[in-house]
Amino acid sequence: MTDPSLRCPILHVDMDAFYASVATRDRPDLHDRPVIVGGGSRGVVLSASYAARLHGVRSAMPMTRARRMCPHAVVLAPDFELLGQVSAAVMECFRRVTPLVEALSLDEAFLDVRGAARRLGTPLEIAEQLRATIHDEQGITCSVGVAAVVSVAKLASRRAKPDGVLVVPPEEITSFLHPLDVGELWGVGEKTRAMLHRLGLVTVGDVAHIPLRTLQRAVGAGLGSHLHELAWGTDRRVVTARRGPDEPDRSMGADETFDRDTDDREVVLRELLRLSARVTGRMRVAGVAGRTVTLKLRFADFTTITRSRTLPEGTDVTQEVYRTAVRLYDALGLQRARLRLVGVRVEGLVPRETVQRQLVLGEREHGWSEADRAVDRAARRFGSAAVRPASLLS
DNA sequence: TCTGGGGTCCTAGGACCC
DNA sequence: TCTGGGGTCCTAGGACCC
Repeated sequence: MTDPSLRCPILHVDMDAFYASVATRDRPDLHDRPVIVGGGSRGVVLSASYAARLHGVRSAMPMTRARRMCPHAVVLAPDFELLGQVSAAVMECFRRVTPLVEALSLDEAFLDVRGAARRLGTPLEIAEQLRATIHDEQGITCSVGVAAVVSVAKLASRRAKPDGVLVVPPEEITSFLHPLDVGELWGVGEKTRAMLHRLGLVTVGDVAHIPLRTLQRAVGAGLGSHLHELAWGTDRRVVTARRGPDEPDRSMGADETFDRDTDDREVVLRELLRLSARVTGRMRVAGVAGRTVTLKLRFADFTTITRSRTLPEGTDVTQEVYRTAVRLYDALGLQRARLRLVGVRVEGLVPRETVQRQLVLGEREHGWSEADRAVDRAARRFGSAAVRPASLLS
């Protein structure tokens, strides 16, 4: 019998309930219990065990609602250090199969196994080997979608969950895709789904069969042709092992939701300083600088605005980012507006050594830059909690 | 006590330059 | 007196992903 995966070199591997599985893998007492991994009082569900999902708990649901739905659930905080370690080990396991590994997040990746056939077998056999290895080495399960097209493999892994494999051969792509709700497509979220439904386009098949021009008039040229390709499983996206040291992130940012909404300028500025320090600290570790500073504010009614300013030169200096954020904040002239969240992001990142500091700024900024490096050194020796700007000492 | 925190990409208008 | 286009940069917002 021929293996249906023979013309399906793309694997999408997705850990099952990753955060919850990692949190409970050394806790046999919790294995069949509803477990929710999530943040603090105003947080959302990051991951729910399958026992918790039986009660309707889902990722991204407010924690308050999740607790109401499942009062006896065990609630755990995420351990990002551990999650990062498990993720790195899993990705390493993928790279033993092929160098063409594209990590999408901590817990999922595309693999192009075209070159591994001679060594390891068919894509389906490789998928099963990977699942067994990850289970043995990491004590967690995963699901794998196998297809000839990236976007189809992605949907197939979801259908395979939990702890399964689904192969969608080329001749079965349309019969697999077309009955699905349009909201299942990768890139179609709540808003686009609602818009398509309003147009009478409910299933992927509906989107596939509407004339491209009509679709483009309704949703725009770019999204229209993209949706058409997704609906026919003809997108040409390839698996690229990327984001090496030579390709930095495009932006870095940090934001924080207050425990309670605030209209106190002092509280806001203190938070902006802490966020600026966090972001620029990460930038210095990564060796990047950026020119555009963006301030993000979310008000009590959840409306969100951004204000940005592009500097003449890239920077990784805490005080420079902080001062820019404060200027943007003050320029808004808010009068007792209650803020729920503030954020700071630096965009347009480039390797730091490509930045030419202007001489005119050199004198003043040099001092702050030196201060940052001293803080970084101290943080490495004593931990980041030991070193912080004086105004953050309470 | 509804709604986190980290990102990416796209669109659209205005400024500015040629 | 009447109004071209193309390209790039900047800003703001929004959709989406995990």
